Amino acid sequence: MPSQARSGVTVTAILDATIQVLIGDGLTRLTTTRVATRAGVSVGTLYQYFADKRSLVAAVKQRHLGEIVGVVEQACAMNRGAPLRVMVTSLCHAFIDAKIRRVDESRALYSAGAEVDGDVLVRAASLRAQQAIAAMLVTAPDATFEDPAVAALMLSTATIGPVQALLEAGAPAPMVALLRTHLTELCVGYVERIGGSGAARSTVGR
Amino acid sequence: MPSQARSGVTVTAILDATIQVLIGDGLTRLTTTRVATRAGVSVGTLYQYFADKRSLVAAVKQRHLGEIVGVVEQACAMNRGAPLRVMVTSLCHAFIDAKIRRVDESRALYSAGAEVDGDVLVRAASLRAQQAIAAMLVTAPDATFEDPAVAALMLSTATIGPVQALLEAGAPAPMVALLRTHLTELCVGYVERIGGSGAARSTVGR
Amino acid sequence: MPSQARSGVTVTAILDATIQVLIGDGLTRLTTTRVATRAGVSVGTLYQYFADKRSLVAAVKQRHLGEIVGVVEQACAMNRGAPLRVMVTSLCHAFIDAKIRRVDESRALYSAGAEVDGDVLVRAASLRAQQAIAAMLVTAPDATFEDPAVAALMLSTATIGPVQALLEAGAPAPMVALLRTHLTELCVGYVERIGGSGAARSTVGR
Amino acid sequence: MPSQARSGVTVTAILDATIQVLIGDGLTRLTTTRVATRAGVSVGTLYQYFADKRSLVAAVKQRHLGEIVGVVEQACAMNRGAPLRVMVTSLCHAFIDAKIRRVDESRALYSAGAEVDGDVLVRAASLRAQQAIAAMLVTAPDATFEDPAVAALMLSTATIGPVQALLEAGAPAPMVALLRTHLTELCVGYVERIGGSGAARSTVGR
DNA sequence: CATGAATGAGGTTTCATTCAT
DNA sequence: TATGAATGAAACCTCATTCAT
Repeated sequence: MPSQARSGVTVTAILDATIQVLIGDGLTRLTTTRVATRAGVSVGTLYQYFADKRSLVAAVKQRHLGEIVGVVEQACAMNRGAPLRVMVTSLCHAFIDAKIRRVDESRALYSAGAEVDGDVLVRAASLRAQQAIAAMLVTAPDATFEDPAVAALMLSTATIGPVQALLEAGAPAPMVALLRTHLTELCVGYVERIGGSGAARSTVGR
Repeated sequence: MPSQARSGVTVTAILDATIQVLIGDGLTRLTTTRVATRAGVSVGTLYQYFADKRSLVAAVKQRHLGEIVGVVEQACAMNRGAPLRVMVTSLCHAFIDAKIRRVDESRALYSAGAEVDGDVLVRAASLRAQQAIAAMLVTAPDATFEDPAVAALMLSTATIGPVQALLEAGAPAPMVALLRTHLTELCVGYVERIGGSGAARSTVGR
Repeated sequence: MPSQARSGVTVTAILDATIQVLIGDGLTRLTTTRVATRAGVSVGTLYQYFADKRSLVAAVKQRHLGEIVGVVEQACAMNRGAPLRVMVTSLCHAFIDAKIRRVDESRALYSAGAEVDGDVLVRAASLRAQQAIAAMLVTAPDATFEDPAVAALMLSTATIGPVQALLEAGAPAPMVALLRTHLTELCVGYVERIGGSGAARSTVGR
Repeated sequence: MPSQARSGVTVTAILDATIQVLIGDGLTRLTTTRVATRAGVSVGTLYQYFADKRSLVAAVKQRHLGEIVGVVEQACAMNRGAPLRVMVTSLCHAFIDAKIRRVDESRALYSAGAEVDGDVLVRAASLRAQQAIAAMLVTAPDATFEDPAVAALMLSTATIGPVQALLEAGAPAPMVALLRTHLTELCVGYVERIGGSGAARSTVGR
């Protein structure tokens, strides 16, 4: 099986073509032939590297989620011990940046929905992100969280909606700037309320 | 289209069957015959009420979105003039309640993704919700919003992720209770930071 | 499922077309499209009556075997109590006649080999024939068989080869006549040796 | 064709692999790649020795038939001039022994049916066997055959069925012993009736 | 000579849609 | 109006065969 030696170039071409077709035609009209043609290979070659249509789309999904989660994990690692506000701000920026870098993929996969592999892949990726976020949150010098896992869950899931609504819809630059600010406000407001120190804490207590 | 006609029973049966099939088999394996069978009618009858498969799924989508948005609009209407915190709390509760009432539909349509009608329907529904929310926000006696539309956009999109992650994944009751609290914290924290009165305001300004 | 109400005409047309294609092109080049076309229906219709290609060929096989075995059973039933020689002669004639009536089917199915359903169907049919033959043999007034089952097995299997070699190869009438005589000699010689009465018996004993 | 060449080892490995695949998967699922893999060579190498899939299977068929016929010819040669009963008994034993030695091949090729090269190879082999048998029969001191060719045809074809039914179905040793006896009885009974001397002759004449 | 990735024609099967009853 | 058999375009996938290395 060449799946081992996956001739990187060919595989990448196929994955990219898959995204293009997914964006242009949607999952239902994504045919293996169309993908192969767009990738400049034959169907046979496509099937040499991917067992079937499902695993083709799953691979695209996997690659995308992996990249995003990787960025999130990196941001979390780099901000351990930082003030809460810095943590959350960095996280939001990193997430938005990563999404911007792969808007196409995002759009494509969003349109595909959970048809492929249900949510298994998404949930796994989300979990990885949540663990990284939770691990970061507990190192905040100016905050203490009763339940860091829940906080991480909220942060990771609440950011997706706004980002999708704007980025994937093709919002213009000023709008993206606004998103950046407001998403940060959203997240900072949340963590300060539930885990924040000093003034913020007292607000919650009120 | 006689879909509006008296044979409401049949139409409802078909729509419900569509959801069942969507949940059980996903959009890709949703066939008109299967839907008809599950609904207890013949394919011919199905085509009497729906022009094609696309409009069948679109109708389900429409019905679901309409219900959710209706609930949101109602909550917004009932809370005009209320304190900001009350507004947002009510909104979150109303949204979660509505989603709980139709978890199946939510799950089904989520799995279908944007395959049908792209995002047009979703975006339209979201817009309606945002308008209702914005209209409510500006009546808050204890807050002033620079850009109520953006605030409404953030509120309506940020709530979706957490709700999906927990509700549609089949979270147990205690988790749902947690969600309720944290979602409210998330939203209240946000609006108080960007439009909130007194102390909160000054925090933002700091 | 219309498999119940199997519109006899259509099904028969499809089965006959299958045989034609089997004869003309062999199992490997038997395509469902070709069969459908030859039957004057669409592929879709074919699949409405047969789950897949395999069961299509299996149905042909089944029908053919059923007819042959039916004839054999009938011949056996009609010759109970008859003299051994009459029994065997009738059996051979009945078998040859039945085969002649369906030479095409025989040829077609022979060419298909055991590719479809292995030998299961053939073995089942053969067993039915053997039981009928054994049941007949034990009623012979002029013979006693130590092991009627084995005798029946031998008779039913030994006749196939010669019949195939001549009939299915398209032997001319005189050859067929010869076959009829010699096959009878073969079978009579055998049963008289192993179960035969009087003179024949003593021959064996000698 | 270099198939005759020195690389006999490779060719043999390929032919054996073909049989294995034929037994395990049937002709329909026999792929050149699978055969090559099982043989421990690459597809390219396979195509170096066999023009195409058809000739690959044909070669297996040929080899098998050649072996069987060879054994038969040898038995016939060795029994020229022997008493009729000895001739036929030896023939039956030789045939059964040869088949037992290659049960796998037999099964494999039976399952393949006449898909490859129709019956041409089989008929040619059968003819060679018949000629050997006929040549032997005419040397019988205690019998005279009106039509030795027909006798040979009957003997060679009638033996196949029982042997297949038992041997290829995987009959246990005692059953095989029974087969040996009964097949001999079948053949002896036949030749004595149609060509046999003395008592048997007179029976026919009656 | 050997290899095995690439090719693409073609086979099986599904399913949206129609229309005669 | 309701039915569901028939249709056939089109999708997925396989595999015999080639050819550059």
